[in-house]
Order: sequence, then C-alpha cells, then structure tokens
Amino acid sequence: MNHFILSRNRFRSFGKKGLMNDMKAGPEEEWVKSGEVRISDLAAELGLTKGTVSRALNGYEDISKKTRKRVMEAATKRGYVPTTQARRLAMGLTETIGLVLPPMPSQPVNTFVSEFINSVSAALHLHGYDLLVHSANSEESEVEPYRRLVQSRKVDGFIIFRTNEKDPRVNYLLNEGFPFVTHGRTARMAEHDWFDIDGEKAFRDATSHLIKLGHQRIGFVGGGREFFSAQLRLKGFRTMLEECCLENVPSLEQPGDLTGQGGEIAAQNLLKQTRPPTAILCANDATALGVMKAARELGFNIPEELSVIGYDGIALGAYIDPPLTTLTFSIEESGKEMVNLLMRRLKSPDLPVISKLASAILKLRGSEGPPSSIQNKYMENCL
Amino acid sequence: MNHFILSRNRFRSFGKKGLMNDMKAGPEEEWVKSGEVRISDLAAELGLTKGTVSRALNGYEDISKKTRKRVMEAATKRGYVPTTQARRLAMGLTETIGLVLPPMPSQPVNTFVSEFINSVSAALHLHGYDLLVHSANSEESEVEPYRRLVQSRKVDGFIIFRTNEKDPRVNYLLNEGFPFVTHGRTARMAEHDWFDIDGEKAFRDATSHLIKLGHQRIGFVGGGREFFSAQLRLKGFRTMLEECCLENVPSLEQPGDLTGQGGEIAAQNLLKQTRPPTAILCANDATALGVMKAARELGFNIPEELSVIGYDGIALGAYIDPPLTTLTFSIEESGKEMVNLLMRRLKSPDLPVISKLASAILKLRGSEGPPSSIQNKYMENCL
DNA sequence: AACAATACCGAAACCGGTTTCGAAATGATT
DNA sequence: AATCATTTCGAAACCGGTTTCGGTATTGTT
Repeated sequence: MNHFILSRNRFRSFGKKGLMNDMKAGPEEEWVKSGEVRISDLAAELGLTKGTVSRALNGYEDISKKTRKRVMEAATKRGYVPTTQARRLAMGLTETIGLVLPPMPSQPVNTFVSEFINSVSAALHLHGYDLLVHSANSEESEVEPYRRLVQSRKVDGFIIFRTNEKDPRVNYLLNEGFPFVTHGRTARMAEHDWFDIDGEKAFRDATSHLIKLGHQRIGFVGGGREFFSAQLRLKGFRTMLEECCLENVPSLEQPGDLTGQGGEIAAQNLLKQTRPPTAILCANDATALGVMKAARELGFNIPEELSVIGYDGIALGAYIDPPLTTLTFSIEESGKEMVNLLMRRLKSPDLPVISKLASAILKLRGSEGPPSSIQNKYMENCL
Repeated sequence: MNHFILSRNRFRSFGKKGLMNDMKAGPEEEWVKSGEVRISDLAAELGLTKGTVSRALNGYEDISKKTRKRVMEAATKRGYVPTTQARRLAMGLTETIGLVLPPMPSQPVNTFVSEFINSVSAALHLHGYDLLVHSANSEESEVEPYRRLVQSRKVDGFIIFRTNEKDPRVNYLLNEGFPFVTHGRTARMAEHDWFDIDGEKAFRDATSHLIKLGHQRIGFVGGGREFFSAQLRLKGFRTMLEECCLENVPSLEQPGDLTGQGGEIAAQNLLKQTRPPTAILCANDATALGVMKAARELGFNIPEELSVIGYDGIALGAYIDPPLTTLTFSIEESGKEMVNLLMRRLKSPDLPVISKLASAILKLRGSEGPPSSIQNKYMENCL
C-alpha cells in the first residue's frame, strides 16, 4: 500500500492496438517484436472471438479441426504467447513456488544453496512452474517473508530448507493450510510432506568406519541444538558407539555452529584434553575445515595423529591437504524429489502426507586412517 | 499452450464471495485466514465502490481524509492485501526481475551464485520487485530461457552475470530493447548498463605485490578465452610485468578453465619446466586450489618455494594450509549496484547507458612470500 | 424429408485490481 | 441568494486472458 499522495492524472497509453494493426501491414511481417500481439488481435485477425481463440489454443474439443489449425498457425506466425499474468489471474493460480533464503552466514563455505536452487528451478520448470526467490531480512521475524508472499498471493506453495525442530515457518504454513515441502524433518513432520537425508544412518556409517579402522576415542562436533538434522547426526554417532560397546564420553561431544570458527573452537577443546580423541566427526564440512585448521596449529598430523570426517561433500574438500573425507548426497535428487512432493500436494491437497528419506554415502578422500597406536582391545567384544 | 484435448465443462467455483460474507459474521472475527478478502468485499462493507477503495489505499488526493482513514482502518482490520497478479495486470507491469542461472559445472566451486542471488533479491525487495530465478537447460540455446521469459511477459528486466565477450544473451536483449544489467563487460558494453569488478587493476596490484616481494618469474593460469573477465585479468598481469620491465615469458602463461582440475594441469605444465616460476597468479580461487594441490604433489613448499594468489575471496581459502591469498570484492555491493542500475533503467528507458567499476582488494593470507633465492637485479631499473 | 442429435462458435461474465471521467455535494465568492 | 470553483465519490472501462452458456449450422437417423 502506498501511503504517499499521488497526482490523479497519470499518463496511460491507451489505444496501443490501433498502432499495432498498422504495423502488421508493414513489409517485414516476419520480424515480430516479442510479446506485442494480444489474443484480441489474433481474434480480430481471424474473424473470431477471443474466447474461441483461447479454447482453440487450449485444446478444447468443441473447436473444429480446421479452425484449430487456422488459429494455431496464426498464433505461431504472429508469435503469440499468452500473457502470463492475465492467464494466471483468470485461472486463479500463480504457478509460482516460493523459496526464502535464510539469512546467510557472512562467509558461506558450501555451494548447497545455489545447487539446490538450480535443481529446484529446473524441476519446477518441467511442471510449468516458476521459482520466486526471496531473501530473509534478518531484522524481521522468520515467518514474515512467508506471510507476505501468502497474503499477496504471489506463490502457490513453498520449498523450505534448513528446518529447525520447532520451526515457526512450518507452524505458520500448517496453520494457514498452505502447501509446502521441507528439506529436513521437524517436530511436526507427521503433518507435512518432507524430504530428508538420513543423517543418522550417515553418521552411524562414518562412526562404524572409524571404529573399524581402530579408533576408540572419537570426538564429535555438532551443530546448534536448533538444527534437527545436526541432532540426528549426533544420534547416529551415539548409536553406533553403543552398538560397538564403546563408552560415550561426554567431553568428546562438543557443540558447534556449523561454521569453520565453531569447528576451531571445538577442536581446541577436544585436542587440549589430556587424552585427546584420535578421530573427530564433524556435523558438516565447514566445521571439519575449522577442526583441521586448529589441529594443524596444535601440531596434530592428519590423518596420522587425527582423523577428520565431515558432512556435505563440498567439492573443494578434494583440493585441501589432506583431502577431506566426507558424507555426500545428491542435491539434484533432493530438489527433484521435493518438487515432486510439492506438485502432488498442489494437485490433491487432501492426500495423506508422505515423505522421502535419501541416504548419504561416505566419500573417502584421505583425511582419515587408522590411529597411530592401535589399541583395539575392545574390538573382540563386538563385531 | 496446451495441445492435449480438455473436456469443456470443468468445475469452477463461482460464488465464493457469498460464502465469505457468511464467514465474516462469525464469532472469531479477528482470526482471518490470509488473503481471503477482496477489494470488492471491502468496498461492499464500507458502502463504497472498489474504485474509491483502490484510490483511497493508493493515496490519491481526491479522497477525503475521513474516507481514507475509514478505508485504511477497515483494510488493516480485515487484513486486506491486494492480489498481486490482478494489480500487476491492471498496471501493465510484472514487478519481477529475471535471473537465469547458467548451466552449472557438475561441481560448482564457489559460493558466488548464492550470495549474489541473496543480495540481488534483498535489493529488489526494497523496490517492491520480486526475483524470478530460472535455470538454463544445457540442451537448448543459451538465449532460449530469456526468450521465453520475455515473450510470456513474466519479467520486466534481467540481471545477467558471467558475461562472455560476445554474449548471445546481450545481443538478444539489445535487439528486443528489453532492459537488463550485466555483471561483467561485453563487446557491446557501450550499449548497455553494466557493473564489473576491475579485474585488470586487481591483477596489476597482485603482480606488483609479487614483484615487490622479489619475484621475477611469475606464472599465470587464466580462464577460457570466452570469459572476458579472465582476459582482463591476464591483461592486468601483462601490463604490470611490462611496467616493471620484466620479460613476458609465453610459457609462463597457461590457459585454464576456472576449475580445480584446470589448475592442477596448468601447474604441472608450469612447475615441470626447467626454470619453474617462483609464483603463480590464478584467475580464480578454484584454480589456485588446484595449483596448490599439484605443487604439493610435486614437492613445492608454499609459500617458501612457490607463491600462489587467487581471485574470488572464497571463505574456504582461509582454512587451508597455507591460507590462500586472494583478491576479494563485495558481492553484496555488486548486487545492490546492479539493482540500482536496473531500476534506473526501468524508470527511464531512454537515459544514456551507465556503468560502474568496483575494485577488488588483495587479501593477504599467507600463500605468498618472497622467493627463496632473491635475485632482484632488475629491481633498481623500475620503481 | 422432417426431426433429433451433435458440432461449432459468439456473447458475455469473470478473475481482482487500477484509472479515467463526469456528476453530485460542498464550500467560497460576490 | 445565486454563481462558480473544489472536493469527493460513483460508474464504467480497462488490463488480457479463461470459462460458461446458449444459439446456429451441420450432420445423422428413419
């Protein structure tokens, strides 16, 4: 809503059509400037009404084959493309999906967001949908952007990622009954469609891998408590420790914040202990990079004296020394699957919620190995 | 255009308004489901016509203070927000800017895209514009996505980045007379607004820095010839060599492709020479990481035996060993400036083209230093 | 050949806003 | 009190499509 005062008589170009009709008689009939022909022009040119032209182009069966052909030929010849806004208004839908970027860390290290946007956008396009990307203003409430987009009816649904366990965005949209799909689970995951990577299994795998290498004191650097996914990764770590009869040492579990700095601090806390861990699992690659940096500064050789494993599969992890072993998953698949879930929901809003869990795979690149002094006295007890 | 046949009598919910009017009499008047009140509802409720309500809300001066207040209060009370699609159709604009993601390398290396999208989106929002992100299908022509968006009138203008010297997208849009701004210069930069980082100056600075450290054999790993910006960086490198009376050795200029792999290959070509360079300048950070990897594998210590400098300022560079010295610039500023240029263009299409050149700064992090054997016999000749 | 069924298209309403234009109500002027 | 200028609002067109409904023209049937 504009609250400032406007002069009433603003310029408005009426009668554009007359000008166009003149142009169509011109000599260069084939070079049509894009998007200047309206359905009414086409109708007038063909001696039909715009309703008929519309039905012909949209495949209604009450149009004769001959007329349909005539209309379609004229349409392609004149380069007619329906104006999206008008079509959407008439049909009562926006054919647009919203994606709100969460406030970014000042120095993002992974390329998840751009890859994700890319795959989501591509998948949406196959369904004739557009992607509206909105950035969150860190000064306002997290749900505000969603509220704006819903109220102004700019989108038909949302793609949400980086969910928290208690997610205000999810609460808001569930309350509104507005369609959306999340990348990541939430406390209310039984009430909405979601896609997620099985981080718990991923960290069981990674932990198991380290244990098999002979590690018995394994550190863990997590994410904030608000990130459900980070909690699940921690759970996977603990589960596998227990399965292998390894003691869960609280001091070896350090909180992090999914950034490099957080990793540095956590690593210092871990490595300055009298009995430091021989391996550290990190909730993501950024954290792992911080851990590796701190380890170097404290004189730990990787992987001889300390194994490090991350999560995210960032491409540049392959170029550092040593290359970072990490858990990877297909971002492209994530985008595709989420779009499928969302399209299904838009088509039939009352279907039961469904979800999809994909798995991450451990990409061994060299930042882990057997501990320097193998002490596998407990190993016989378990498999 | 749908070409499949549809049955003619599809369900359409007319008369939704009657239902709504019933609801508004209900007991829970304050909990309004978002976006269910139309301007006609508001008008009926107030005993006004929708034209009057519209003018009141949009600040026309032919509405009495009293009426305006009444309307605005009712609007906020009922939670009225105009339907974007309808408003845009009536006003003949989309208030949307398109951004087409170029086909990504399978492993994107930097976070530029997501940061850029974020800043562009935020800047657009300040002007009441939305950002439509479209992904390019690698199988079709580069301009096809642009053509589609123009023809269907989904956007009012474009933000283009990663320009090539001869850029088909630029040619198409110039030909259409469609507004856009580029991030990066092109062969036709005199004909369109653009924003760019002064890569030439950046590489003059970096080269100068290395020369002052005592380097005399400096290698350069570039990007493909199609990237105008990479060419300009090369130019800056050459210029500074010449200014300092250093010989330009062709074998020290290696082509690259802006990826880590390309950097590895180029570094091998450089370092296996009988007189390898003591420093290597890279057209971007991904390349620099590849160079560092290859150097390590060939037994070169960085920075003692080889200095490496990149370009992009990726955050990950701070976490590797040694931390990567690089040329950085503000992506946020890029986004903001480009949006400013574009908004200006949309407001007054006939203004002369303008451009803005921002500078990168050399962020010293430790991957460069004086060469092991200082031979600065030429240094006295120049400053 | 008369009549019912069907194919085909025009007319008009509708989506939800914005803007123009003119008329009625109000206020100022003489 | 009559006249004129202003303020204020209603009526209606418009943006560019889609969809409903009804009326001809055409075809099919016996």
